[in-house]
Amino acid sequence: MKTPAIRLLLTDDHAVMRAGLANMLNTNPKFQVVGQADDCAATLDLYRKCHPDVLLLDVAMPGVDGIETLRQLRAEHPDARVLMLSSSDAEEDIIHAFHAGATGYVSKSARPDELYAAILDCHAGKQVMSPSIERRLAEQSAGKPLTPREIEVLGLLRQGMTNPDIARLLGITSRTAKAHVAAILVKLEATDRTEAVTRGFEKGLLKL
Amino acid sequence: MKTPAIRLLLTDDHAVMRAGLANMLNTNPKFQVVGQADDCAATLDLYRKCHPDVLLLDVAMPGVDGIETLRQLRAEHPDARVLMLSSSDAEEDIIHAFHAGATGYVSKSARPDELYAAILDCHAGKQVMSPSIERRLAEQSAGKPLTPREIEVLGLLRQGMTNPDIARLLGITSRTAKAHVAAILVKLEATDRTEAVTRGFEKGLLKL
DNA sequence: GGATTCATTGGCCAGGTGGCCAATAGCTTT
DNA sequence: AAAGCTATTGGCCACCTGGCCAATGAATCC
Repeated sequence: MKTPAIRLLLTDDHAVMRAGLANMLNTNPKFQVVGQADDCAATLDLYRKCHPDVLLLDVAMPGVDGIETLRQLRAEHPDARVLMLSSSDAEEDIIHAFHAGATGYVSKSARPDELYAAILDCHAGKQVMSPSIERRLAEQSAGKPLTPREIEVLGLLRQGMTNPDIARLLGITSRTAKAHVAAILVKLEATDRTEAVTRGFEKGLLKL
Repeated sequence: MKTPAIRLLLTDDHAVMRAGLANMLNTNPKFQVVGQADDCAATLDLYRKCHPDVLLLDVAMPGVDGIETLRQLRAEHPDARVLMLSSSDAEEDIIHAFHAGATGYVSKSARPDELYAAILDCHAGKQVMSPSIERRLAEQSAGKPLTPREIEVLGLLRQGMTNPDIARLLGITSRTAKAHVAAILVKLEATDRTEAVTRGFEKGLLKL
């Protein structure tokens, strides 16, 4: 071939997925997997050693997740090409990924040829999304985003805290806690705090 | 080799995972992938046509999930060998899987050789779990299980319903609804309905 | 047939909840 | 400097919540 293979680094906490991906990509002469990592530290480490053309990075990982890994990598290598791989397709993850500097975002439900195309586009520096992702983003986008404080409060709601509890923990009045909760309810279109937590999980604002 | 390859059917809604797995398994002479499916219907259909030795079945799928697929398959083929593949590792899924007749359960975080071993054991009819799964089950088992009615109520709590709402919907008194909620709180060790929903998500009782 | 579990219902009460009103101070963007 | 957003706080009120008490019929298990 005239062009050398695109050198890839894979990061995914699922060994089966990693091995499968590596096998699949290596059988395609356009690609060459030069490294595999299963967490943030290993990714940064291998990236320095291998200098891959493109990093395939899983969004969901225990410990330091893919988004944060991306952020750290980008601080070190501002022009790295990073294609995010996701199984969840939660809109929040997608938005955060691009915010953190992702070059592309592909769902694991994508067909292999969609993945190949995405890698090529990503290598060329194009912002790419798999069609399935684009659809999902279009059909029901974010609504109003929560402020950092509200996300913090949502995390406390999740733990079953009452307004007075939250107030104590944040060093504010229960009135204020109430105001935050009220804002959350409006933005997530929930009727009460319990539904708000549900929507939080559904939208990817809350994890696990 | 003296023994013929074990014939495998793969079911996973993630095309990337399917293709990767197929590639990986086919390079091992012990295995031969004879079919791939991405949902329940395709699985049942292909199973009838291929009669694989072992079915590798993903737990989490949109629409009809892996557990239900397993249930339906088992009704038709009581002696099928089915190895469940999971990314979530939620204890509920594991319990339900074995209840529905799974032969084995392996995490996608397992190393490829663990997967190979699991397939072999599964083919031999042994109940197998990947070590990582066993650990997870041991360290923090189910607590008290919810009754069907309680699970139903939990699903309504998730939608932000009040006790009177639930009562109306189920045709019971709000006193009774309250009693169910109280039982849920005790069993999930939650202080209120909001935390109960969180625990529901964490334990795999609630999906999405 | 007796034990167990499940689903059901009742009363009482202190405390938390969410809706509605309006206001101020700090920060960033323009 | 004006506009806009964020975080903060206040009062009032009908309603919902969870804890504690106890009881009954039905189905299932041993």
